[in-house]
Amino acid sequence: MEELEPSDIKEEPEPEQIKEEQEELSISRDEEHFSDSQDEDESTSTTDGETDPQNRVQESQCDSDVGKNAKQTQIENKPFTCEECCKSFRRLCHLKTHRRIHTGEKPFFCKECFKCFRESSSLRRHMMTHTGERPFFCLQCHQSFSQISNLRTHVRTHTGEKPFACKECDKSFSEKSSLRKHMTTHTGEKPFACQDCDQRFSRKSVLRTHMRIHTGEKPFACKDFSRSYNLTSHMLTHTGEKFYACKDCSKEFKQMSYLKRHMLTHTGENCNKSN
DNA sequence: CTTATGTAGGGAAAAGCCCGGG
DNA sequence: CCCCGGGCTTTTCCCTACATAA
Ligand SMILES: [Zn+2]
Ligand SMILES: [Zn+2]
Ligand SMILES: [Zn+2]
Ligand SMILES: [Zn+2]
Ligand SMILES: [Zn+2]
Repeated sequence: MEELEPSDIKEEPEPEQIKEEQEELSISRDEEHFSDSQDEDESTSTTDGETDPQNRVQESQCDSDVGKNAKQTQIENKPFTCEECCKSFRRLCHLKTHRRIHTGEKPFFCKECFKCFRESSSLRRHMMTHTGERPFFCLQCHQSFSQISNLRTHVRTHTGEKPFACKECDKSFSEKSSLRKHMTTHTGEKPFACQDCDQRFSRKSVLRTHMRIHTGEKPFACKDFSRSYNLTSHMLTHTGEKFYACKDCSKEFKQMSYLKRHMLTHTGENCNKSN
């Protein structure tokens, strides 16, 4: 699991970390262009403000809210204040940990995959991805999770709870990130531009898929596709519809093109040298 | 009609960050 | 102090039903 992207691992040698993003930046198939300060996949181009990267300003003073923050500190009894961002903490050791955000320091690293973390507990939690430990279980569907908060989110898929409501329309969503994605349908923002044609997309992952058009990557170019599905028609009595069933997992699709796309999910080795 | 592709929601995995007990 | 675990938040990604253009 967890295939290495070409560009991960790299720890920013740059002093000026570009928003600390790595991830492949090379969506377009050649060149390097695309330094893309745009964020990841589905993104609200971020409220600027905090942790802002790159250029100038480097406001080390937290001007505006100094008074407010000081007051806050008073009230909450948080005597230790970060000089970079003016956040305050009750304990010095927490401030020390916090400061690593600004220094970029990540003292804990995984011996398995060499990823680095700012906190020891983050590393410990990360190790579960290697051990496969998933201690939390959904009572309704028995699915397991490595983090209890992910389980809690998952449970909403059973309860139907949708705490995140759009202000622009009457839709609601079970996850905040879903609402964020939805908002792009109102704003029309499409931060991800294809470098090889002039289309733009609202999500990075969609651009990635789109690039298959330019790279020519075909789901089944290397395989006898006809052997990878069953044509079933068990619904014939009602609708006359046919279904294309995946031979690997027996899911059914109304269109063969859906199945082709689906087959990408268990593609893998068998696309090697066989014809 | 079929197929390929864009759209958009559902949802999972993993990490970021903060906090308090010991 | 540190270590550690709990917990909320955020980021990133995958999957696929549906609409539509070719
Ligand atoms: Zn700070
Ligand atoms: Zn690792
Ligand atoms: Zn469940
Ligand atoms: Zn809306
Ligand atoms: Zn393109």
